[in-house]
Amino acid sequence: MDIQAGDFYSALSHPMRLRAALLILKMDELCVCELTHALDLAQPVISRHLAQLKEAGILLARKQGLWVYYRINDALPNWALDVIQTTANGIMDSTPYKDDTQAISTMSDRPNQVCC
Amino acid sequence: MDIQAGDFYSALSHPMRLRAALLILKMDELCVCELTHALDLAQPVISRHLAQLKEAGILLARKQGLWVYYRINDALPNWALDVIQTTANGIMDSTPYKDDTQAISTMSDRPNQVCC
DNA sequence: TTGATATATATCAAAAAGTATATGTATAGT
DNA sequence: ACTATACATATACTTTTTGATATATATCAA
Repeated sequence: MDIQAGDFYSALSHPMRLRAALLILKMDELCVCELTHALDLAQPVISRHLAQLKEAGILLARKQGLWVYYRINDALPNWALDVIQTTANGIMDSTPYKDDTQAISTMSDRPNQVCC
Repeated sequence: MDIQAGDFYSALSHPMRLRAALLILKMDELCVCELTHALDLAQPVISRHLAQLKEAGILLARKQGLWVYYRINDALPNWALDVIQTTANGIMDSTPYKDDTQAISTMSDRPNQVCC
């Protein structure tokens, strides 16, 4: 996997993209509607941010039925995976990141269960 | 030290700011004219980038005579220091970062020796 | 105090990134 | 085939960031 460090940092430089990436790392895999719910963003907005993270090589998308699931691209170079994991370890217990996790956990009708 | 993760990533999201930060990490301390030389940027441009890194809490400045020396702020939270160090370990051997180091090493008249 | 050097800041135009909104596409159920 | 849902993309508009340039400040030496 060849990613430019500049692109990597640019992709994570938007607060919502950072939150999305860290939340996806923590939950392993999330679909667009779950992220829309957790981050309280309009669907086209989150879609575009996810597209940017995917274009930077940070996320992979998997389509399943109506849903598209995003996850961290584990083919990223180790330094990049380390950076994301280290950031998560450092800040996931603080606001707003911990609330995002909470929002996912308490989301009433997640797909694979019912839908969104 | 309280830094917002978003500000941290934003500060490093510009290619020149990332190069400057990694170069400063490697060389411990560099003045503006050394960075201007190594990164081949106009002085006001590098000054502004350095000001942004300082404002984000990533760099500290120390004035000595005519020169201002910048260094990594070691009061950053550990996750942030780890992230920078991990990135450096991962990419400093590749272009353009290795060339920046080379440019500093071969710079003919660095201050503390003669001046710039 | 004059001049030279190093750095910072201000201003403005250009470029990039962001948001909101509308629309398009794909899938699944009826 | 029709409808609803999930997601992506295009468009127009606004805001932010960046780069060039000019100018200001600070330090030191003559």
